[in-house]
Amino acid sequence: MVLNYYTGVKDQLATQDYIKSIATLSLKEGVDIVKLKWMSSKLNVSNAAVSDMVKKLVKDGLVLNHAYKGIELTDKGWVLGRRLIRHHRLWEVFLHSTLNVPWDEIHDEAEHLEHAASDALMDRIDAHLGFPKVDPHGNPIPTVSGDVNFNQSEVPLSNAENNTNYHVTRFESMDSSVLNFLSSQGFEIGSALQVTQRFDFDDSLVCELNGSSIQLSSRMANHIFVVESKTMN
Amino acid sequence: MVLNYYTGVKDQLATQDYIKSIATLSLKEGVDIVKLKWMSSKLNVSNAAVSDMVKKLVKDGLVLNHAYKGIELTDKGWVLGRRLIRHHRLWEVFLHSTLNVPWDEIHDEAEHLEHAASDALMDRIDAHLGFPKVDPHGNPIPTVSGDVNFNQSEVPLSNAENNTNYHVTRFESMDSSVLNFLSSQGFEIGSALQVTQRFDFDDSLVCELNGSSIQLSSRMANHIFVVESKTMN
DNA sequence: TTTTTAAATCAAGCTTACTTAATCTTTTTT
DNA sequence: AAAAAAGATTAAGTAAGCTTGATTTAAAAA
Repeated sequence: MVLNYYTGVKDQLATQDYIKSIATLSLKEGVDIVKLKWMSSKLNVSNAAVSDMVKKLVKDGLVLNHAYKGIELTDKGWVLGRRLIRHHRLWEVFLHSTLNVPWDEIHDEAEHLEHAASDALMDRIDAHLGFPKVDPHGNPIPTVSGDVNFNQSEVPLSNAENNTNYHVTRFESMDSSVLNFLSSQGFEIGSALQVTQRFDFDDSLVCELNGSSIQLSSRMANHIFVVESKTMN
Repeated sequence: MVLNYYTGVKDQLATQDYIKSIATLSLKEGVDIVKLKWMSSKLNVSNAAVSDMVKKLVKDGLVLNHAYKGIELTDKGWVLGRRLIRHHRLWEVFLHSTLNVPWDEIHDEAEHLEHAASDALMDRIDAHLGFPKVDPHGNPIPTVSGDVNFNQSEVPLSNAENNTNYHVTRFESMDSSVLNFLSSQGFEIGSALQVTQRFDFDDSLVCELNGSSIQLSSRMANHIFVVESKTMN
């Protein structure tokens, strides 16, 4: 609420949150079209509010509405969306590596900062950090020109083969309590592990990490991404 | 617009800007009671908007309204006000010393960041910076407990004695173009100078700084603060 | 002291981004 | 294929923070 504060910033902030949510959901689910229901759940507002806002975003040329089917970002929408994801993830790196903010607190703090900094400032922070490729959760940081480089060979832990060496590359959209738990179990980006057992009963699995066995639910295993280790296999 | 975004954040941001403005004006003018007109000018809104908002701030226990005379922060209002000033000035130091953002750009950038960071984060930044006492313009940074330590012996340059050694301690509430100009003339915090001439004609003065003579208007000289140098006098 | 001017307040109205409730449309289940 | 459930849309209404214009009060000038 500063800047051109009284000429539409509330509005701009809402727009930003909606666009970033669409972009995030789209990348995470691997689809172009995002359901309004996903949005209302993520943003904690009513379906009606999303439906209303979508009209505005369409008018602004940021979104396409496929009536009753879902919404899709336009090219212009993607530019904004990737910019916001970039800001968010750069702040996460900064908070973690420069200020030592605990791993599970950085997301919420970055959520606020991402709206407050100019592009120029984010570029300075980027340089200050040595142009990191991923954030502390392993998520790729879009470049200024908007490229997002996912690690092509990464797979969810749930798809990893038994008794094969992997290491962790990414923790996908987890809330702070889960991150905190994983952290306490020794999970970090780069942690080496093997899947040793799987249970058809509930699709859970057991993995070996730092010499101890840890059981993970199917859902957890779906959100931990790994790549096969080249060495020592 | 994140966090409890949809439960009153617009509101909170407006409140913050109003409270910080009252605190800043009160400190700068050296008075307890602030005119609504000053507020409307500073915030670029109508008098009616300020009058409206004052009602709300009174209801929240942050402000006292002396009808038609002006407004005054309560103790609770001062706590919030000093906190916001602290955040703002800490961001300024951070932007300047850690990220090398030019002197004349830091104010506007900090204006946005000050609303986005938690107290805990600001404390981390404070520690990271080595607990600075003043911001890059020489303004004192309130402590966590809210003390503001102005340099008691500083005087506006307009009150300095001729042909006496002083050094700059503070540049008071100047916009970026003025700061930019002063910077280009060699003015910094700590710069040594002497007043060599005064003109009754327009109350301007000439000072000697780094071997060159610079003329300053009365208004400029009122906003540059100096202390007499102990050494070499 | 009276008049003039400046500032504060009140009144009415606007926009944004929400809400709930009712109504469609699509998808899923039987 | 029909019925039920879930999701999207519309309609009506709310609160915050602004606007302009009219009115009241205080301060400054005559």
